[in-house]
Order: sequence, then structure tokens, then C-alpha cells
Amino acid sequence: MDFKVIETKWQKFWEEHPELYLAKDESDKEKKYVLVEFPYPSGSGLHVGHAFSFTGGDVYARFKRMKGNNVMFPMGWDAFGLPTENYAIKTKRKPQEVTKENTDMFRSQMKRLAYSFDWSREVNTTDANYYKWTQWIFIELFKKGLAYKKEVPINWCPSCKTGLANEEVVDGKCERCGEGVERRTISQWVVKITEYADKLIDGLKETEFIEKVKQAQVNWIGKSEGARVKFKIKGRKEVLEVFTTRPDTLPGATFMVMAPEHEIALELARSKEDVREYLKIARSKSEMERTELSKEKSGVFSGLMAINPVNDKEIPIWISDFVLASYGTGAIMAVPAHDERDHAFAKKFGLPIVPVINVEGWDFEDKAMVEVEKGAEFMKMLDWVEDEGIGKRCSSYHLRDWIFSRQHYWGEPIPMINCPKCGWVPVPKTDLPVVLPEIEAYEPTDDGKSPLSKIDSFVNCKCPVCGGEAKRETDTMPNWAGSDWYFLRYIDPHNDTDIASAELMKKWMPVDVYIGGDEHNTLHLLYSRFIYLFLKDIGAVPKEISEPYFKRISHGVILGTDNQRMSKSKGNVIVPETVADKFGVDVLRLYLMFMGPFESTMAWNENTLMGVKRFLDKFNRFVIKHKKSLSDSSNKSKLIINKTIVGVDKDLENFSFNTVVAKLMEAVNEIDVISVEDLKKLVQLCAPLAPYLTEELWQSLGEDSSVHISEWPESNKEYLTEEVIQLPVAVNGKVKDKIEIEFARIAEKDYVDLLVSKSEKLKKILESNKIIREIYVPGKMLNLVVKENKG
RNA sequence: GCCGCUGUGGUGGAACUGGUAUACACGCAAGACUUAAAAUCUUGUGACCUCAACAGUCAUGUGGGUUCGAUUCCCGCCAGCGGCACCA
Repeated sequence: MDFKVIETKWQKFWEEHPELYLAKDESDKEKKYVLVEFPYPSGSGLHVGHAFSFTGGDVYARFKRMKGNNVMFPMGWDAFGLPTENYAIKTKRKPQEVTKENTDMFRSQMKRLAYSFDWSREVNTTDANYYKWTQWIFIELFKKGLAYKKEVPINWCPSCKTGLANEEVVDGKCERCGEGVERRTISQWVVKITEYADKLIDGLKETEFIEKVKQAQVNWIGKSEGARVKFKIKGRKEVLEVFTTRPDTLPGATFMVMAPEHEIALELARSKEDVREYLKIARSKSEMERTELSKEKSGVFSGLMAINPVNDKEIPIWISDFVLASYGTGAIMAVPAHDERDHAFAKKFGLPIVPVINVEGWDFEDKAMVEVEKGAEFMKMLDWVEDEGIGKRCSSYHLRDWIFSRQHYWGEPIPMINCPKCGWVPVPKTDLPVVLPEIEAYEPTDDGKSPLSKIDSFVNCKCPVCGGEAKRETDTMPNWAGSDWYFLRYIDPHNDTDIASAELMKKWMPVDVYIGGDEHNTLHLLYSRFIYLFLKDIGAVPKEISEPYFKRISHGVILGTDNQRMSKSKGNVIVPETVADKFGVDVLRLYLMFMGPFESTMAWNENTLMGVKRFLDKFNRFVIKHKKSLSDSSNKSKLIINKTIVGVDKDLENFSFNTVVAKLMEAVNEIDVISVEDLKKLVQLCAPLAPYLTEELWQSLGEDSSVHISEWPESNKEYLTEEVIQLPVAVNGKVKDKIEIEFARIAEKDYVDLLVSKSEKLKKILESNKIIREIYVPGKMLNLVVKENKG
């Protein structure tokens, strides 16, 4: 049978019957919200990674639909972003046009691969009707004081000409283009995600993310508990405050260190030559150099002395770039006896090392004793610090506030207006969206301003508060902004008055299963959980649904045949369309699911793919051969079919697709005589994986509606037990023989013993051995513990 | 350094709640059909010992432990992968 003919035929049929895959708002059936990460529609089309992820989601969605669930399986486009902008610049075209072309291409490729998306709910982050709500969310953040403008040293990518969030800098390089990142100070919008740090940790309890994902989130937030402690500075009014997780080591604090960006350090630089010189050197180092040169410490004495509140000793305050300005208070108390970094610093600059706890055989001049347990002294010192009023308990986080401004064209305009009289004023809801104007030149500029800043008609506006002349913000939002909340918009994609109706959100939320890549397990998941928790706090989403995603499945990665990550430069890229052209969509889908466990990394292998093709051909021949069958299934076949139903059902539920395929192969290998009725069941079991072939076969078996909305077969317990089973008999734990026994009599131990006594093999063993113990697990196995007969 | 994960034939990988390890597939070998090839079908295929069969021995990274019985549970080690990392 020619797969091309079948594909064309059924694709047309499905196109004419979109109702097959619609999620129904008014249905009483149990809902199932299956979400796959929406793609960035790049110019190169769907790649294997997409196909793998979407096929997994599609198989699950189809399975659930046949099981009688009201399934929501939507798709959309995360279409803002640099590649489109760069491509538009290069080809002198409009990003809007390019995006349209790319999404059209993606959509048609997806339809060909038979993904059962509900296309009536399609969203696109670059639609003004969509980003209106992205902008609205930003305004709400601003109103709650969670978005603020700040002069911040940012990571500037000289190649992309934009600021980057800390999260987008990998090893000191731009995550996107790999260019070394520079430090610049620019006025930026910043979102206080840190305010939600604890909620983001606690909320994980409400989810069923796998441990890996939960840990990644917890580590990223990086909570540590301790105290802030104030140190007096000799001869000055201000104090130097530090954060420490170990107040019990206060007596061992023999010096202090400030980050070069610390206010006091900056002030001293004005009057002290050596401080000024050091700050200059520190600033010239990139973030990467600072962390790379971790072994060798550098620093300068500030000239100031602090007072250790525990013993009133004067201790020197140093300035060093090993202390981070962005963590804690930007200054530390150094306890060289109990911290490796402080120890290294003390050794280098000849500062005293005073142990707090004495450990036998420890040479504190040689190394720091770090692993000291928090004991009673810890609590005592914490209380003391609070009683004396020199500090208080608090937590500190690795998580930083989220830099939200980008200096690019192709993103959501930040809907803020700067009025000389009123300051920053949000655009009123009624004026949303702030539409991205279609302009001629998209080139980013070196001065750190978005191309929008050159469009006077966009920039100049009236202040919504006082009506005076004002100017619009010209920065745009980061890529994450549109993808933070898209799962809400699918629920009610055409709503003009709200993000989505509360009633519908109550019906559909939370997302039951969210399928995506490992690369989004930290940032995207954290950002979108944050936005959801925020929307919940302001009452924009139902408060009874505590977390947006219930379960997260992170699919694996498909490597090239050379076991390397696919990349154009390596020439090992597999294009799903090409595979589909050659072998058909069903083969591609089935192969992707059969390669290995859904969550693991696997290499592409054409041999295995041929095996899958062979199976589908065989399956097709098998159905055709038996479809005129007039006889009932044999007992053996009945058993196989019912076992297969149970197994496939369970494995699909657990996303164990590779074993589903194996079970179907087994069934086809083993079945001898089969009735048409049972044959249909087999076709149904295969339907989620191979939608085209099964639709064709389903029809050829006399059905006239789609197999994909047929009712999932149920197993019949009556046929699930074998009449005769092979009972393994082990001697001292090793299987020596198998005895045939009627299933109905497995509980009769006497009968089992009788059978054992008839086995030649066992007889032989028992001649020279004596049974000292028997363990019988009815139906499972019999274990004889024996001892050699002596004499 | 910290956190998480993985380790099973020549290969991808199965194995429920501690109960027949190696399902399914690939590859390989032999055979059938064919002028031939492809396709298809049949048989065999963990290692060692044996002409072969029977029997036996050893095998789930490694060393121990618990157990009648361990790929599965516990402890130690080794190797690899992923995330975080001068976070006080």
C-alpha cells in the first residue's frame, strides 16, 4: 500500500473534520490538558527535536481522547526573537512577513505529521491581540511595585547589541551567539522575581515534577538561611552590614571584605589612590575573568577598621572582587579559619587566622575547617545577635531580580510612558495594546537604545495622567515574556476583556502534563510559574489552582548517527520531512517512539528505523490477511489481545512509548487465528502511534467514522488468565525446571508437590539432597532450599 | 566542590510491589523462494566448556551486606552524563 496515497487521503479528511480534535468547553467529560512547548518558528522548519516532542504529546493526547477524556491539545507560536529580526535585517524584509511565512510552514508540516492539535485555539505571541495581555501583565507588575526602573550594570552582548539577563549568560558568553559579554550600566526595567522566591520553592510541593526538575529550580533559587549583622566602622557613622550563614563563627572574623562596587568602596576611591587603582582593574575584568581567576585572590586594604561586635577587636576592611556586589549586602565578614576563600585571602595578605572550634590534628594555618556542624552555638549566637540589636535572622537567595528590558525591535513594547511631571506612568488598559510600529530600519544601535527610539511618532505621546508631553519607553520585553502565560491564552484565545475567562480557567487549569526540553526546566518553568503565582495573587487566575503545571515530562534529545548533537556544521542533521518523504509519516512517528525511553538521549539509527518500517508493513499485511476472517479468535489470541490492551494502556499512561511498540510487535508475532472484532481492537491500540495507516485499516474493516474518536478497547478479565502456566521451580534460588500446572490449581500446594515429584530433573537433584525449606509463591515460583545428603 | 541522574548481550533497550535476567528491535550466521538481487519467510544467536546434545559454570560497572531468592533494597568504591558554582 502506498503511504503517500493514504496520507493525502486522510489528511484531507481530517482537514474537513476539524471537530475530531476540538477541546470542548461545554463537555462534561473529564478534562485533560496536554501541553507541548510551543516552538519558535525559525526559517529552517520543524527539526527532529520538535517532531520527537510533539509526537510524544500527540500519542498521549490521542490516547486520552480515545479513552473518553475531553482533551485540550493546543499549539501556537513563540514568534518574537532575534533570529527573525536578524533575518529580516539581512534580507531587508519585515519581521511580520517573515513570521507569517514561517508559521505557515510550521503549521503545514505539523498537519502532515498528523498532530491532533486543536487549531481553533492557535496563538501567536506577536499578534497585537495576544501581546496586549503580555503588556497588561507587565503593567500589573508595575502597579504592585514588582517592576521598577533601575540603573543596573548589565550584561551587554556587543554582537546582539542588547542587554541580557544573568540567565542568558553562559560561561561569560552570550547564550545565543557565543560572543563574550561586557559589563555596561544602563537604565533597565527590572522585575522583582526575588519577592516570590519562597513561594516558588513551596509551590513545588503541589506539583509532580520529577526530582531533577524540582532540584534544578531549588538550586537556581539557592536559598540560604542566616543573619544580617552590622559591624561598626571606626571613625565613621555608617555601619558595614554583612550576610552570614554562620553567625556562630563571628569570634573568628578577623577581617572584612567589600565588593569593588560597594558604596563605601566607591566613596573611598575618590580620595584614596590605591583604592581607585584597584577598582579600575576590577572593573576592567569581565565577569568571566573574575570567576575564572578564582584561585588567585586580589584585593586592597581600604584603610578602614571595623569592630567585631563579639570581642570589640579592631579588624581591617579590605576590598576584593571575590566578593559579589549582587549577593547579600555586597560585603562579608571573613572567617579564614572556617572558609576556604577567606583562608586563601588571609594567607595571601598575611591576615590573622583565628579558629572558633578546635579540632584535633588540624593545622589552621594550612587549611580551613569548613565542615563544622551547626550546633547549639549557632542558635545561641543568632539569639545573641538579635538581642544585642546588631543583626537579625534572614534568608538570602542566589536568584536575582529579572532584567526585563531588551534593546531590540522584534519584541513586545514595554507599555510605559515617561512624563517629566509624573514620572513613569503605565499605559491605561483601554489604550492597550501598544502596537509595535512597522518601521524601515531594525538595526540595533551601539548606544544601547532600541530602534524604536528613532521613531518620533512612536516615542512622543501624551501623559495619561496629566496630559502633558511625554515619551514612551522604547525598550522591548525579553523572549520569555510571551511564553510565560501562553497556556492560559489557549483556554480562551479570543477573549477581549480578560486574559481568559475565570470560568474557563477553572475548567481547564492546571495543565495536566507539560512536555518540553531540559533546557527549559529552570528558566522558562521558573519564570512562568512566577507569573502565574503573581496573577493568582492579584486575582487574575483562579486562586484554587495553586500551580500552573501539574506534571512535567522532559523529553530526551536525539543525536545524529555519529552520536553527536545535530548541527549544520557537523552535517549530521536529520530532517523529519525528508524521512517522511522516504518512509512515510507513520514510520517516522513510530520510529521516534520506539528509539528508546521518551526521556533519554538517543542517537538516530537507520537500521532500527527499517525495523519499524518492516513492522508497519507486516501489520498492514496482517490486518488484510485476517480481515475476512469468519472465525472467533483462538484462546491464545484472546489472551494475547487482552494482555496487550492492559499493557499498552498502562505504558501509554506512563509515557513508556518504546514498550508500547514492542508489545504491539509481540502481539502481531504471536497471534494465530483472530476475529474481525479483535482485529479492530488491535488497530485501535496502534492508532495513536500510526494515525494514517490505522485510519485506513479501520475504514477497510467496515467502520465509517474516524478511528481516532473511537472508544478505546477494554480488556476482558475472563481471557486474561492462562489456563496452564509454567511454574518455575528453583533449587537454592536457581531455576532448575519448569512444571506445567493448571492455573485453577495453583493454590493447591499438595498438587504442586505431586508435580514436582514427577519431574525427572528435580527427582535427580532431590536424590542426593534433602529439602530443608520450601518457599512457595502461588503462581509465581517454588523455591526449594536443599542440603546435600551425607551418607 | 555541591545537587541530580545513569551503568544490563556485538548495538538500541525490556523486566510488575524483591520472584523464570536479556522481552522487542537491530546486527550477524545458516536455510527457503529467485537466473540473480531486493523484498519476504524459517531457524539460530549472552559468555565459557563440548563435534553436538544433555548437563554444568559464570554473567545486570565493582566490592560487600540483608534475603529462601537481588538488575530491583542497604553500605562502600569506580566510570560516565546533566545542572549549579568565589552565593559568604
